[in-house]
Parts: sequence; C-alpha cells; structure tokens
Amino acid sequence: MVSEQIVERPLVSITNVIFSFDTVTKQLLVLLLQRSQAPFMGAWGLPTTTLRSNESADAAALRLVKEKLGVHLTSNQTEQLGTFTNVGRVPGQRTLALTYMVYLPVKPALIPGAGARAVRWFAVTPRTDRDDLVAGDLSFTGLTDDVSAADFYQRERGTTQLAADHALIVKTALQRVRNRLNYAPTILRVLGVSFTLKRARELYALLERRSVSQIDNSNFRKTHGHLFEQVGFVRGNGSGRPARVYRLKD
Amino acid sequence: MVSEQIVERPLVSITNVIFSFDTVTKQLLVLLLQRSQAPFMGAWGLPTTTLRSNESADAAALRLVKEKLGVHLTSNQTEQLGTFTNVGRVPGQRTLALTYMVYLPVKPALIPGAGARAVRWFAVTPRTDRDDLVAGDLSFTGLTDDVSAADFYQRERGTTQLAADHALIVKTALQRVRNRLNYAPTILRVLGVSFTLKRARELYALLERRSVSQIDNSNFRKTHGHLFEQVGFVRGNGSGRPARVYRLKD
DNA sequence: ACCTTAAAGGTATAAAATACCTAAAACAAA
DNA sequence: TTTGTTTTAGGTATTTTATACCTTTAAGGT
Repeated sequence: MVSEQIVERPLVSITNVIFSFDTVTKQLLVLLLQRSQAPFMGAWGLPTTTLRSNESADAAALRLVKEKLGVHLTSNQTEQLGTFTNVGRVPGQRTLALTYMVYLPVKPALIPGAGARAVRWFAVTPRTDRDDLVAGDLSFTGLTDDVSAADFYQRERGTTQLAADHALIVKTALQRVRNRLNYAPTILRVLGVSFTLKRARELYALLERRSVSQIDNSNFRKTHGHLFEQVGFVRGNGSGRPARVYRLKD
Repeated sequence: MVSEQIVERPLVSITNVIFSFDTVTKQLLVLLLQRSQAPFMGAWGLPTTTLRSNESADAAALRLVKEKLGVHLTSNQTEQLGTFTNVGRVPGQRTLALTYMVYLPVKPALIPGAGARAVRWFAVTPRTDRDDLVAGDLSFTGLTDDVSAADFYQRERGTTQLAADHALIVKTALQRVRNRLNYAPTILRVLGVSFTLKRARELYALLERRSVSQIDNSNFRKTHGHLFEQVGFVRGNGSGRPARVYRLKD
C-alpha cells in the first residue's frame, strides 16, 4: 500500500462532465468554461479543481459543482467516469484527472468564477459519426467515434480544440451514458428527480441518434418500464391529458 | 487544471486485481500477497505499487505485474477498474488507489518478493449470495453482493479480512467482469490468446453460478459466436476430436 | 473397428422486441 | 356542453432472439 520509496507526487485534480437539460430547446447540455490562466489560457475546458487532503474524490466532485454553480448535490447525482493519467496530458506539473459525471436536475444561471473568463452550456449535438458540442457560434468536435484513447494522445491538437484531453473525457462520458441507457439510465436525472415518459423518450431519441417519433410510446413502456416507478400526476402543462410523473427505480 | 493553492498531495498507488486460470482444477484465480510491512502487516491484500512521475497508470499496472510475476504484458491485457479515494482507506498517509484488472494468459510460478511474506493464487469461489476467495485453508469472503460501496467504509473490519478496501475492489472487479460477459468478455484472456469454446463455457458457467452442462454448446455458439474468431486447430489433447481454437474479436 | 469428444447443423418452443392500432382519461378552449 | 388535444393503457401481429433438445459428421485416440 505504502511503498516508502521517494517519488515526486503528482497533482491530483478532479474534472467534471456536468450534464444538464434545456426543457425548451430539448437539448442535452455540458458545462464548459474558458480558462483565464495557464496552462491552456483562453481554451475551453471542463470544470476542474484540486483534491484536498480531507475529502474523497466524490466529495470533491460535489464541491466543484457547488463552487461553479452554487448547487448543492448529493452523491447519487455523480458517478466516477475514469482516471486519466497520461504523462503529457497537461504541460508543466504532472497532473492526474479523476473524472466524474454529474447530472444536474436544474439549469442554474451561470456566473464566471475565479480562473474562468467565461462559462457556458454547450449542447450535445449528435452527428452520424461523432458528437459535437455547440453553443451559438462556438463548436467543438467531441471526438470522432472511432478514435481510440491510445491514439488520442498521439495526435496534434490545434488551438480550436478543448483544453488538454477534455475532448477524450467528454467522448468517454457520452459512451458510458449510451451504454447505460438500457439498464441504468442515470442520465435521466438531468430531467429532475421526476419526469414524464415523454421527456425520457426525447432524451433517448437524442442519444440514440433517432427522432422521437421512432421511439414508440407503448413499446418504450414495455421495454424500459421496469426502470421507472410512478410518483403522481403533473399539473396541466398545456392542452391534453397531463402526463404521469415517474422517477428512476433503485 | 492546475489550481495553485497549496494542498498536501496524496500518495498515488496502483493496485491490481490479477486474474489467472488453473486449467487442471478449472478455477478462476486471483493473486493475493501477505504483507510483511505496515500498514496491514500480516494481512493478505492485492499487489500494489506507487505511481512514478514518468509513467502513466496503465504503464505502472504493467510494471507491477512484471515486478511481482516476471511476466511482460501489453496494455490490452489490462483495464482500468476504478479509483478508490476514501480518506480513511489506509491508516497513515493519505493514499489513493488507482485500480486495474489484469488478465494473465499464463499461470506463472510464484516467488514472494520485497514487501511480501507470502504470495498465493486464490480461487474465486462463487456462492449463492457472494464470492469467496479460497486457497487451501485460507478463505476470504470477497463481499456480500448487496453491500454498497458507501456502506463498506462504515463497517467494522476484523483481522481475518483483506487489507484496506481490497475486498471492495475485488467485489467491484467481479461485478465488472460479469457485466461484460455478454458484450466484451475480456476475462477470457486468462485462457491465453486463444482458447477452445469448451474452456470459454467453463468460465462462463463459473461466473454465472451454473454448471457447465447448463450452457448448451450449440446455443452458446449462436449467442456468443460473434464475439470470437477462429484461429486453427489444437493438437490432440486426449481422446476425441480436437477442439477448434478461437480468440476474442476486436 | 470402436470409443470418445467436439463440430456443425437442425427443429420446436419460449421469450423479447418492434410495428401498429384502439379506446379511454384528463385536461384546455370554444 | 362540446370539441380538440395529448397522454395513458391496453390490445394484436410480426419479427427477432434465446433456449431446449436432437442428429450427424469430423477427427482424433486405443
């Protein structure tokens, strides 16, 4: 456990892929901020902090959300994604990234804090062969689907790309989210603690790169119904019968 | 990325769950060693080393295998499992564990190295509600299936248990291995670069807690055949038609 | 020649997923 | 009260996939 040989200890950072949902435009969002410090000054990247001696990585991920967005979350709204340790991933000090996925049940107002020139929600925009992150005039190609992690670090990366290996981290996150859709769709937490099946189908459609109409209401209940449980009714949200409200089981 | 605030940096360790297979007894094995140093002196635990400044965590996991077993592996025989960061997981210095799963295609002879009083292969022994690790007179209860990670650190742990949170790590590894059986059964690498479908079914039976006869040969080909590709024939290994040899696709 | 074991194919049934449909419920607005 | 809208909640028919079970052949051993 504790090998007493002297090694220079790396800096341990926590990096979050924070997901939210825009109920108006029906877009899945990821939070990026524009760095105002070296390294990667001016570049857009994922929110990051440094692990403190008295907190677990999970706690640090929650603290990071609190600091950047003022939102207090509990641990079932985060999931460990992976640890990125490539030696050259950040210039200067050796830095490890312990990464987490965070599902925000609200879409809070954004105020650039310390270390950030700007902060924005980027819409996850699935293309046929990749995902893009789009916010108005700004756009990042998450990563082409078929590029392996090993290849990623070999590539030249331009100034119009995300800081460090954050494109790889986002790609990994989306992969994980898609894998889980059929047995543990925790991404649905971005819809709030409870949600209608309509909304759930919209999110599935987006991530599975198909249109909402391609996901049959009746069949969706049959195949995914066991993942949800009912909590009550919604207030009439317009015309038509109000949709029933569900939450994730377990 | 680099927050310049002064924090005490944790020790970053690499911990491996090394799997192998005994072709005679048809047992899935995990390597444990008995520690000869504090902390947890005398306790059995997973092989661990400290991350060096000039290597990635993946490289360190491979180095650890080389140091403990003298076997040189390449990166497609390891997979990141997760990072364990609970503040109290190790007494003394704050220590993070970056954990990997390693699939050994051979079962090398064991020599206790530095820091170890003994080293042994433990058979993964599935029970109805848990898995045990068994080596002759020694036995450890991996962990009861229904104990969550959060609960794990709350519990009192006796001296007859694995060091630190290694029981939790092993449990997590077995969970992962089982999840992947139907789409990416990398655990089959313990059978070597190539293997017969008979052997594959034996390993599936073990992990799915059923008998080999319950897994129909013909059906197994139909449902899992797409995961394998043929490489040739084996030499006659006894009586009967020699089994064809396959390897994992992709 | 005979035994053994895996390969390689088959069929019949069961279970799951999908396409498509109907009727009722619950509201808003005319 | 009637009409329109949208979801609920159920249905059936078809297709696909998984499972149980069986037969024949291949390729070795003795």
